[in-house]
Amino acid sequence: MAPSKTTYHHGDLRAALLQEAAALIEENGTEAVTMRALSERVGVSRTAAYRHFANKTDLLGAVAAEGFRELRERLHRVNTPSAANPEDGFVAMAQAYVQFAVGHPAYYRLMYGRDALQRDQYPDLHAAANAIYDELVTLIVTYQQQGLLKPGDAKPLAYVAWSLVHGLAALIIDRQMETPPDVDALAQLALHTLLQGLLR
Amino acid sequence: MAPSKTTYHHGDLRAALLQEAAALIEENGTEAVTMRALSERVGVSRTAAYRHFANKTDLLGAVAAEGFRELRERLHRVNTPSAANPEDGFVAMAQAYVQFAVGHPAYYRLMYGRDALQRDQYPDLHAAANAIYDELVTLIVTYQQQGLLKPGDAKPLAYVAWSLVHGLAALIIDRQMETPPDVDALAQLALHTLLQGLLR
DNA sequence: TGTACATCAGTGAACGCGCGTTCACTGATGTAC
DNA sequence: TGTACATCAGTGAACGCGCGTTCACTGATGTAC
Repeated sequence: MAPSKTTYHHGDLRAALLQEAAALIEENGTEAVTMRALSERVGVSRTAAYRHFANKTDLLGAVAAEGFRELRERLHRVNTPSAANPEDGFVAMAQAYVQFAVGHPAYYRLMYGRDALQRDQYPDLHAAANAIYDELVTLIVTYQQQGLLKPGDAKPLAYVAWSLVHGLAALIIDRQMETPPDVDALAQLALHTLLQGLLR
Repeated sequence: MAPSKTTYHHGDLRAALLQEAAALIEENGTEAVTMRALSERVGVSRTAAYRHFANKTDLLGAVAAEGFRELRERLHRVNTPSAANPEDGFVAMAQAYVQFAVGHPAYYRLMYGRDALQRDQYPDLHAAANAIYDELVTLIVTYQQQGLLKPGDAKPLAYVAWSLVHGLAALIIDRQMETPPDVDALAQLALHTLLQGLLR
């Protein structure tokens, strides 16, 4: 049981704020997150959040970092290089990636919406975002070591792969594509096409 | 000479608003566009803009549409399929695309930042965005007809290619990539890799 | 075990600001005769 | 060519709202003795 409701001290207000902010974002978009709406939702005074975050920007930065960690976890879970068919490994990652974005569009937009200067001021956010990239590099390097992928610098290739899945996710989310596509099939086609150039 | 300064009627206030809004976006980002700042910049009263746009959302929608038209024009200019080396055609398009985004990051973000429901209410914006996609389809179909590209449905392939360049542009703009990359080289690598799967 | 007290997490009233938009208006323009 | 008038593109004052954030405060908690 949460001891919170009756007690004066919340217990873990910080975590509650992050969680409800994420919920608010998914329900009504990031612009629906106001300190007032958020605190009301958590059941706390307007100013309580300032005990845990210097300001709203910091709070949203923490939410975004949380999102990157969640996404990375999902990628990591399917990051099981299969010697039998290397394409499967990439496709699984791509599908997990795009599914996350499609499942949490506003959240995904928030994660990628903060720009450079801000990011530099938030090392935690920066690290969380970078972990996504690392996950891709790892996959590529593994396949290269197994001789299933052309040798060479994995980093630029990881950027290319990342660009492809991010672009796919972004276009789908923002409905730039005419017909609601079969997300998994499109991810598979994209990776299949790309991998023709990567396979040994 | 512009007869504007001295006359009461502006001449072409609508065009001036769009132009200055774009300038404001590029200088300070979209959130710097307020009806007040914009009208002051154009040298007109706060409310004059409402003669030409129902509200701020409409105005920004028109700016975004203008951006898509400009981007499409640039793509069209380099859309000259070369039978000698089909890869060149794709690379040229990709580079033009990414250069536009890198050259006008805030503007590019605005163009892709509006989401679905809004887009449905703005057929002009929708059409302008779709023209980008059409440009890609055209290139693919041309190469297919020349027998330089595998035959097949060009539409999904166009989505894949679009995803790749859009993802590349977005990651670069939002500085998700560690080192400021050589944009043209990265675009070339990306397309080269992708095309291994597309070439006959 | 009981008390004193420093620390910490919350409260709630209020401030000031910038914004989009409205309203009744007025000056300029173009057209009909 | 000259005048009357409808129409259109601007003005400027004002409204109301929601927001992030501040401030002085108070209640709860944990620790030292």
